[in-house]
Amino acid sequence: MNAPTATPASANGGEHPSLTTIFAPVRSQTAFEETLERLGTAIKLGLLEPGSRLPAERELCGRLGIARSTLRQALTALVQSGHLRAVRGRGGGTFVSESPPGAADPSAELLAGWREACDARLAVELGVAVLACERATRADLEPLHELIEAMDAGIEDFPGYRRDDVLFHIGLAEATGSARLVAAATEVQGAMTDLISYIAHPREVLEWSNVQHAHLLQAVGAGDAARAVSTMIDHLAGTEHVLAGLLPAATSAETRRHDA
Amino acid sequence: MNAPTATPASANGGEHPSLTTIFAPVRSQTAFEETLERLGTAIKLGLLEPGSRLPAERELCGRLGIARSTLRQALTALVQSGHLRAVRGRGGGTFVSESPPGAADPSAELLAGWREACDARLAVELGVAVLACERATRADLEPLHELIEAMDAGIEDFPGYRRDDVLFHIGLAEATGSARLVAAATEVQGAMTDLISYIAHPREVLEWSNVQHAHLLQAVGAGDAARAVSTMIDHLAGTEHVLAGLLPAATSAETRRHDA
DNA sequence: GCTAGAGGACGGAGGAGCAGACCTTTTGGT
DNA sequence: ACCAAAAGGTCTGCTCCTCCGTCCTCTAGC
Repeated sequence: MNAPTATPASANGGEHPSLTTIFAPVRSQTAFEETLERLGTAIKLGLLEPGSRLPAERELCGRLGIARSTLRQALTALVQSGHLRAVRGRGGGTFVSESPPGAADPSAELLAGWREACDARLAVELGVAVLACERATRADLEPLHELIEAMDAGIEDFPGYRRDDVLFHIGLAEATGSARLVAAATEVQGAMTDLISYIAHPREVLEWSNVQHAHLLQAVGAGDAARAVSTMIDHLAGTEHVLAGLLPAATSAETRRHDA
Repeated sequence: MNAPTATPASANGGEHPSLTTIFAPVRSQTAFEETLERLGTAIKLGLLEPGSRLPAERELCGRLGIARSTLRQALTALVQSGHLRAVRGRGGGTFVSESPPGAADPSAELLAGWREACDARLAVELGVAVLACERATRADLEPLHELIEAMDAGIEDFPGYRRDDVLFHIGLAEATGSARLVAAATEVQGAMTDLISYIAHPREVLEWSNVQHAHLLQAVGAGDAARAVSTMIDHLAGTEHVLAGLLPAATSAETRRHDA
């Protein structure tokens, strides 16, 4: 009574592409790994400013929804890698190191998947751009103007510029009111930052980049989604072209070209 | 020697918003949960056609990178819920049920977070639209034309229409060559499908929706990113407006309006 | 000096996941 | 008619992650 219409389909090799996605490896990070990455990224991005203090362990583990011992694994690792400093005693705490260890070399996986990382960034930032046009309030955008000025002023100091750049993009994401997009924007910036720190940033490039920030903000302020989108695309393409020139065209997919 | 510049900052309550993201709960799904969701979604979306056979357990667990016992937990759950049928003996296997159990009521979390789900969909689909414009080949787009025809023909059969709709959007994602976007598109469709199945779909709406599909495909074929984006925004707004009318405006964030 | 508030260190309990062997049911081939 | 192959179904023991609770140690402020 079974003998279903069954599936000869195509013998495994020529499977429909969507199935390769469905059956792709399921890799669930451990709580420790995710915590380490979250905190590490936040530090590297400058979201946690050097010298600032993290919440006490007993409070933080509650917020993160993990056991204190698990949190401590991550903290200990970050202390050993020099990103954090632990100070004992009353009034002590865990502090972000003021002399960050130089950015690690981009990991092999990241280099191999840099195009995917850029693609993901494009998607997130476009969503942010459009939604910010609909939802951002003046109050949301004001601090972003200040960031643009700060970037203009600190154009010689690349780490500082980059930090403000990250804050700008994440700030725009916050203006959408979507927690998920904020998280995605943060993650995406984290993925890019190791790559970005390894490419040249001539003054003119940074200046132009910041002009684009201003254009973007103007478009968002005016609620002009079309302009925000095209500006964002250009803005992101800058990084991408540089990377494309430097890095091996890793995957097989991008030799494809549109033939129309 | 410590006594860092420390962080009075703002007493916890008025914390910078980005920190709430960083310190948000870290909830890593178990391998079992993720597998269950992946397979369940694929079935509900029709990516695994009714009657089709899954790879043998011993092969599938290898592909998913999990132990067979873990895989079986998920399979057993799906058998019990009626999504799958298990057939023993040589030539047997695990088959997608031909009489799917009616779509479950949208879960409470989904209803609460429907706007976030729509936001995520917007981001993913915009990224897909833009990248497809750059990268899609004629061969990628051909099957999508067929899907549009199929939707036109089957406009009276909503489940069928919806299935082709999903395949269209995922197919477009595949045309970008970005595995990550394909996965994201699949996930996003899965999140929407429960919601969508609970709203009305008058014939005219579906027809117009499919006209938008055609416009979209035309724009992508011409490599016209701006038009692809604006078409996609309109296309997605359709669903969103209907949902906004039906569902309580859950979160606090969306009472915000742009005051410019 | 004492106490409060911080990091630091164990140790045991529970559960998820893994690995591998084995059983049972069918079917296709010889 | 048989047997071997291919599938799902079962069981057991191990490992590692995570949790919880407890206690220790340091330090600043009163």
